[in-house]
Amino acid sequence: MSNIQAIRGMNDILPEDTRHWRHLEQTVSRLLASYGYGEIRLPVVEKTELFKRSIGEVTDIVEKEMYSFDDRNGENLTLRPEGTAGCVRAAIQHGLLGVPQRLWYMGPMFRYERPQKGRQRQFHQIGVEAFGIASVDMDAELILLTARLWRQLGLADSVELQINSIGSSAARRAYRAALVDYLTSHQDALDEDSQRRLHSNPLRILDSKSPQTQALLDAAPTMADYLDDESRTDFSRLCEFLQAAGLPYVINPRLVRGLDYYNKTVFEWVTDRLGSQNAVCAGGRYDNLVEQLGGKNTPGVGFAMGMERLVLLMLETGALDQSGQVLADVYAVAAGDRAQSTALAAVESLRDSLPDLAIVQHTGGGSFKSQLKKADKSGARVALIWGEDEVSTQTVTVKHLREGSGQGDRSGQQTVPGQQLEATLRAVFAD
RNA sequence: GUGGCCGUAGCUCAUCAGGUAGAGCACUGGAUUGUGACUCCGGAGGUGGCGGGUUCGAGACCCGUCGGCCACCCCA
Repeated sequence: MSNIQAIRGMNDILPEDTRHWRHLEQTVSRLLASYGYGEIRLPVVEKTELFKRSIGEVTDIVEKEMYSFDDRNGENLTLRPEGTAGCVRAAIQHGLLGVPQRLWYMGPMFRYERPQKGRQRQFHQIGVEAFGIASVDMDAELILLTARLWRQLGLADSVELQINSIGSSAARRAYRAALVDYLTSHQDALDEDSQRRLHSNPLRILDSKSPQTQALLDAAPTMADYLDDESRTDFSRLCEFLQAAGLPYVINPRLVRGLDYYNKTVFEWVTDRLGSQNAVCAGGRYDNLVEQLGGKNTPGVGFAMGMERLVLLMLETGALDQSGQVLADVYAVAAGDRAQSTALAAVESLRDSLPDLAIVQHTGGGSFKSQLKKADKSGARVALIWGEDEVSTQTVTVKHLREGSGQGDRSGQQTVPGQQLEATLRAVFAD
């Protein structure tokens, strides 16, 4: 194929899908506004160093999934693989952290991975971050907010909330040692990937998909036993909050997150309807990240949701209207040169008086018949017709194209004086 | 990075022991010199992803490559 194609894993989103995306975006932004979150818009490119310092040097994302390149001045930059790092950077840089901050953002992220269902190289996330509040009621707020979002999107029955606490970094270190200890003594029973992770990232063995590894883990030490007191009480407090709010959840003691900066609360909303990519929204607390990136010690909690996955899930579960989309309410047709200029002017003034109607003016010529054909295809309820007769009598024909749009008009069309066009259309679209 | 399946018209897919392609939908013209949807008739549209090989001959077989899908890894 000699034609230039899009980069692998970077997809165009076509009009039939953008309407679904817009539905998601509008729902989310309204919801976040109602909770008092402010939108922040961040660059897509940051210094590579930012991601290395926040996500963690030895994570897969940093080791092999980043789109990095040298700028013309020799500086190494990276297309953001996630949003939190940039958000924290911006919050520090602009001095937003003196008071609690609730922020959200939306946009493309980039990871060099093999594309598959629900995963592409350029994907889109909506991220929400809350800074400056160390108590778990903040964690609860975020989780309740997401639950409300699923209800509004019609996804409440398709997702399940999993929560866990991974404790302080000291607790995690102690637990990691115990886990490595245990697994090392059973090394032969571990699958190949997990053996590798035993040295690189042992906590990730916990969510291995290998059945025998999972079986081995049944007898392994659990994170809960190693939690520091504060993490333990915070976690049970979180559970209380969720219970009080009537929000069902599952404690998944093997839930860990892939990014290094998390501590204490971690959570994930999962679904079984998207193939093997089961997480649609995930996040947790990151109380050390701000300081780690050079800011004043400031606690943080946040999450990100994958927009592709949410749209997919909504399509999958029938939560979206998939009927053919209608781009026009009214389609204007003109036969003859004189009629064309009359129609063009009339339609322009209609747009002044009826700004909420989508009026498509036929362009590109063609026979009268073919123009009407286009009118029908457009999905418009009515066609406006200007021909020789109409022009000479200063009228316009309003033709009803759909069942039930005729206001009891059996003939299917009526010719009205030009001045009455606006009123006629108002009546047609009154509902 | 690894593995499986797949790449034929704009879309969904056929065909055939290897003898250079067809349907439906969509598009378009007409039946109706100013009236859409239904119906009928006609038309356009493919160097069969790309490159190489086997063969008298390949869309069909082989190799490579690119792309797609799914899974592993990892993650939203």
